[in-house]
Amino acid sequence: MPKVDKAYLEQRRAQILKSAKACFAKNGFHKTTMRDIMKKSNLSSGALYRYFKSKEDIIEAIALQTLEANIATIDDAKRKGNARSQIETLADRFFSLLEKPEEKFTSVDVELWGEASRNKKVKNILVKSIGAHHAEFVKIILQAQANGEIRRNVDPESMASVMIALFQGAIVQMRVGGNLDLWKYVACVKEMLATLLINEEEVNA
Amino acid sequence: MPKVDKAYLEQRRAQILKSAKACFAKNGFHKTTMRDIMKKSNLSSGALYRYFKSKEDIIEAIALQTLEANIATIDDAKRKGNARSQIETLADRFFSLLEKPEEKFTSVDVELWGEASRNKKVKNILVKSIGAHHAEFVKIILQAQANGEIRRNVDPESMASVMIALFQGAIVQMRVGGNLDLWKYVACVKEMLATLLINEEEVNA
DNA sequence: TAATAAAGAACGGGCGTTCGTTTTAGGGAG
DNA sequence: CTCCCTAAAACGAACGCCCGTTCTTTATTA
Repeated sequence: MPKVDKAYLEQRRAQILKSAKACFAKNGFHKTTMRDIMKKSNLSSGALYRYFKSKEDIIEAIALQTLEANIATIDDAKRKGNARSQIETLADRFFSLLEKPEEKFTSVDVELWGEASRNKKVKNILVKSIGAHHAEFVKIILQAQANGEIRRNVDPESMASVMIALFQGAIVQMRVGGNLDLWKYVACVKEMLATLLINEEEVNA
Repeated sequence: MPKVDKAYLEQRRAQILKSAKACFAKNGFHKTTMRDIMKKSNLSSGALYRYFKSKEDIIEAIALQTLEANIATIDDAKRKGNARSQIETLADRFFSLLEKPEEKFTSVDVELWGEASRNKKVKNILVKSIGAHHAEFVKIILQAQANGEIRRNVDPESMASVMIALFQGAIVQMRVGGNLDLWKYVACVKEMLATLLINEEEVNA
C-alpha cells in the first residue's frame, strides 16, 4: 500500500504504541521483546522499524504520550469552580485512572520512573510532567489562599508536592503493595485536604 | 583460600551485594551486567556464581535486605513515646534515608517496584514490606484513637496507606521529579498529620 | 595432599536491528 | 477504462553482538 495518506500513517503509529504499551504494562520494558510488540500489533520488524527507529524510541514516545494525556487532564479540569472543587475534580480524574489496572496503564508509570534514572529523555519528560502538575496545584493553592479558601500558613510548594505524592503512592500501593482500598483511600485524602481549608473560626480570627 | 570460616563467606556475600546495589542504583537492574558487578566487586564470574546462583538471585537478596532494614527501623522506633512521637520518629527515620541519594539506595526501591510486576518473589517481599509498615501504622493509630490522641472518625487502614504514600511519593519526586525540597515537604506532612490530632475543643465535645 | 576458592576463557542463546525481497496501490500513457 | 510502472510499505530471514552462565584450570591453605 504505497502513498497512503497521513492519517493512515498516524493510525499505524498509534496502533504500535498501543500494542507496546500493553506489552510493557504486562512485562515491563526490558522483558518485552521487539518480537512481542510485533506479534501484538500484527506487524513485521520491517514495518515496526519504519515507524520507530529503536526500542528506546518507542519508550520515549510512550512517556511523551503519558505527559500529554496528563496535561490534557489538567487543562480540562482547570476551568471549573473554586479551588476546592478544582482539586477534587483533579483527584477524581487521576484516581479513577487506577480503577481498572489492566485497561488504564498506570503500571507503565512505574516502569517510566525506573527508566528515568538511565534515560535522560525519559527523565526530562517526567520532570516536565510532574512539574506541570506541581505548577498547576501551586497556582490553585495560591489563588485559594488569596480568596481565603485555604489557610495562609501552608506552603503552596510543599502542599502541591504532597498532593502529587498521594497519587504516586497510590500507584505504588495498587501495583505492588497488595490490597489498597482505593476509594476509602481517596475519601481519607479528601478529608485530610478538607481540614486544611479555613474553617469559620479562623476566618474571624 | 580453601576452608575459610563462615564469617569470611558472609562478608564476601555482603561485599557482592553492596557492589551490586551500587550498580543497580546507578543503572538499574537491566542495564547493569554481571560483568559490571564483577568489576565493581573485584571478583571473577566464578567467584560471583559461587555466592549467587543467578542475577535474579542477587536482586531477590537485595529486596530481602531492604525488607529487613525497614522492619528493623520500625522495631527500633516502636518502643518510644506516644503515638504522635512514634509517628514523627518513623517519619524522620525514613525521610532521612532520602537525604543523600547516592549513599542510601532508595533508587533501588523504584527499581524493585518495577521488578515486582514480573518477579513473584520480589513482589511477595515488597508486599510483606509494605504490609509490615501498614500494620504498624494501623496499630499506632488504633492505640492513639483509644487514648484520645487521634480523631475517631479517621479510618486507620486508609490513614496508614496515606502515610506510606507520602513516603513513596517523596521517593519518586526525589528520584525523577526534579527538585523536591525534602525538609519543607516533611514539615508540611507533619503539619497535615497534626491537624488530624484531636484538639482541645474536640476533646471536650 | 586434598579440598576449597577464585579465576577467566569460552559458549550458547536471545535480542535488537538490518536488509534484500515481495506486495501493494496510485498515476500517467494508450 | 486498462495496463503498466514506480515508489512506498511490509515482510521476515538473517546477522552480529552482548549477556548470563558454565566449566576447565590455577592458586591457596588446612
